[in-house]
Amino acid sequence: MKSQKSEFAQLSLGHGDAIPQPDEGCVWQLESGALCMSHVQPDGQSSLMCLALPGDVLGVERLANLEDSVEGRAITPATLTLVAIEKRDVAHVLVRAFACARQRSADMVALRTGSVPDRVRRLLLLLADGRDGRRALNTNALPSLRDMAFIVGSAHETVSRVLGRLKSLDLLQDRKAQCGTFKVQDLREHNFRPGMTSSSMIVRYRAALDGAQPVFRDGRVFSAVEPMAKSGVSQ
Amino acid sequence: MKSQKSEFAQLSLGHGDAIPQPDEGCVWQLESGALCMSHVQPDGQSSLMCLALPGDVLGVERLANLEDSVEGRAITPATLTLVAIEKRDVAHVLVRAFACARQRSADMVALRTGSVPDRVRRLLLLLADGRDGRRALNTNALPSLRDMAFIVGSAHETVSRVLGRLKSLDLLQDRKAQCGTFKVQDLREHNFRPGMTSSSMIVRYRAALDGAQPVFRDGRVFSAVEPMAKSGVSQ
DNA sequence: CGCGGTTTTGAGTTACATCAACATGCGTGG
DNA sequence: CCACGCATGTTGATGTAACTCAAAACCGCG
Repeated sequence: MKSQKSEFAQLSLGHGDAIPQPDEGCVWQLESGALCMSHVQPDGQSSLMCLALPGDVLGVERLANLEDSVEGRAITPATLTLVAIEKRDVAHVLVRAFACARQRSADMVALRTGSVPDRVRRLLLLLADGRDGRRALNTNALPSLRDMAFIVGSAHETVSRVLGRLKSLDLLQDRKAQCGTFKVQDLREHNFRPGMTSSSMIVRYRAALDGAQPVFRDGRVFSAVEPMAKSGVSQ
Repeated sequence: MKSQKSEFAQLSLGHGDAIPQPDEGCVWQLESGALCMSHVQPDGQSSLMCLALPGDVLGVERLANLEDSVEGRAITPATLTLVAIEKRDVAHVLVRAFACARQRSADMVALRTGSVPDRVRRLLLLLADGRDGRRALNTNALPSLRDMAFIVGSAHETVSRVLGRLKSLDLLQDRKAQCGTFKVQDLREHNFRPGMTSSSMIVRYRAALDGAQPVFRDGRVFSAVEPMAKSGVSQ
């Protein structure tokens, strides 16, 4: 959009940092990283609303004179720039914010749809894709397991198991505390099989019953992925 | 808002009807009922985005020159009025639509959070509450089980069991095909117990193991509700 | 080193999906 | 009028994905 920057005010957020109110007549533009946006109810309860991804405009409430209280927390290291909005451009920014809100709403629903492995996959792809060539994960930073679990609405142990499976499938590399790089294209194309989320003992036990082949525990024969199957955001 | 109605164009939608594009320079205002709004991707896939509830403004895309394609389907009988927007009021409407989109986004996340009984409860309350004194369920119309299941992301059989339990608890009366009235206040205050979603046989079986009391099957002794417990939208 | 936070892994349990059968109501057409 | 689909809702039986609880490994950090 053609909103010009007044001063190149930059802001860096670390894991878990909250985003401050922008200056009067300004908005934030997210350059990299990802935030969790929550709606704070009048009674103090805050409920998850959506994610914010690179390219999104944040802090429009003040500009629009909404007393709506929204709070944002970084789930990966993030950088923002402060953008001053001319009076006559406010409408433009609003339109953009509106379109963004809708998109993010659909994103959230997709992140709460289907099996947990699918949801985690969608989250990772969402973080990796970005728009305008900007990606949330251009470094190898990932959200914490708890944050991811919170977003997709599951238990963090389950997310751990999913990532573990991804790692054993070599779709995810260099897994560390809040880091890891994964192969975007492979992740997008592969289809998940059920059974990724239980304790591995159970998987092996079942396999034994079936007289099947999965070794697993380092042998990584058990495949959580099958070459061709239906999947996707369909519901 | 101070947008004045040009002609009192009214529109009634039945179960499943799609909302048409508003006239040029106009928007729809939802007066009663509820719709499901979906985002249609360029590749033809349509994914659930949010609900539309009474008071919401619909069809802002054209006004804002967004080529964003959004489609709405009525999940209960709904009535809309066509509202003409003056050029100078466009910004106002946008602000309102933006705030609404955020709220609905948070709603959707809440509808995908927690146990299925909780989610169904939230859905019913959302439909019953409305804003500005307008409620989606002022008649006794309810969405179909399939629509409710789609919204909360579960199987329609499960929703059926939940409603059955609500009925047996006398929180829901006059259950028929797409109808039913329920006691809003009671529903809001009561807390659900787990175990509402399985076949009743299992419930009775478990109860028998525990040497407990539930008769259930007409005796309605088994209580899916306990007087005091934590619950709510917390996560 | 000990200490909080994150992640991993295991074992057991359960809420829910799935599959299947059946009931009910509504419209259409013979 | 009944027969017939077709959509909606109900109910049962069963399997399993994912949760819970618990314990341990790992990792920076003061």
